[in-house]
Amino acid sequence: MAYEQLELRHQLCFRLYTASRLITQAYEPYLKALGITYTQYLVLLVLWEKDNQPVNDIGKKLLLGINTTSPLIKRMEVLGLVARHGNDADKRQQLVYLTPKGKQMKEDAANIPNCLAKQMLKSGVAPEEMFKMIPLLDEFISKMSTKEKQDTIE
Amino acid sequence: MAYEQLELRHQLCFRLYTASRLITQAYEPYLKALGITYTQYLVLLVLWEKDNQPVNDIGKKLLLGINTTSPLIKRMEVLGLVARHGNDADKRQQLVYLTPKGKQMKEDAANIPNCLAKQMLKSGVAPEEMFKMIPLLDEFISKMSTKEKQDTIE
DNA sequence: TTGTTTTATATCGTGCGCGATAAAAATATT
DNA sequence: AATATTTTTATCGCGCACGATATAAAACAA
Repeated sequence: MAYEQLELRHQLCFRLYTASRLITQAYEPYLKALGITYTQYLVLLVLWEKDNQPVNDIGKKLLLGINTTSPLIKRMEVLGLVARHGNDADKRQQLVYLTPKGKQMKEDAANIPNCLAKQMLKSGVAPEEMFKMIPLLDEFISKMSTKEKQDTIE
Repeated sequence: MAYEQLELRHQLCFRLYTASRLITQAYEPYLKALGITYTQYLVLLVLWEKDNQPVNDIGKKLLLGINTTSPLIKRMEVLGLVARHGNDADKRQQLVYLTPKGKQMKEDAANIPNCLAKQMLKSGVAPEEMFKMIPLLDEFISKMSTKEKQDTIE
């Protein structure tokens, strides 16, 4: 058969896409209990580490554009998890900070990583195999996330 | 610091999510030239391997639900890439098949995997490192994609 | 200072993913 | 045969991701 390179089983991209969706789905029940989505959970992770950040700083840490981050934060404002205020030092910026509800949720979320680990074990996933993926993914992400996009298609 | 498990740098999930988005973004310029999206490309990969399949068979191979697959195929019908017809043997099914345009696109797409490989090389990604990910991802996907979802949250 | 460029934010439109729901056809059960 | 269950498809609503576009503020240049 010709075009072997086009077979699904040869696609790294499809594997990453599928693995990403599967693990996000695994988080879903735990996040649903908190009333948040996976992406909102990521924003909370960032803010729990450092409160009061500009919208775009949060986006950059998640490798998301402002066009994703801005409406995302807005939905989280409606949920009462965060709020924002202007920055006098730079009037373009909106500083996002956690509300008491957003801070409280950290304690409710503290067990989620452990729950996920347990669930993966239960599904038969060996943790040491998953740990092997981490440096490979980090290498890939670091190399692929350089800002300059190719402008030539060869 | 408490809650160390909640730090972004400890999250496998975030890495998979980011890596998936980055590689999909890398495909984008090549797919844009063909006028299709990444998910539509996946459907074409499936149909190029085996034409004339029920909607859900395509979805199952991509681990996508019928609620994703059905409108996806519909958009591809509008683009003139596929068409569908009822199955007399099972009147519930809609068999999806490639139009001449959809078949032709296989030749146009044949070079995409090679382009991606080149681009990753150019970005400094070592292919042998990426190959190491494949069995790990396959193991993860196979274990995590069992249909029965947990109904208990511990 | 004035003009240009860059940066930070926001909005709009489109295409996913997926939970929820519905309807029709096939299959299994009684 | 009649009923119940499962399977296949479809639709709706919502929240992303992201390209394109717009605006205001800051930084830079002439």
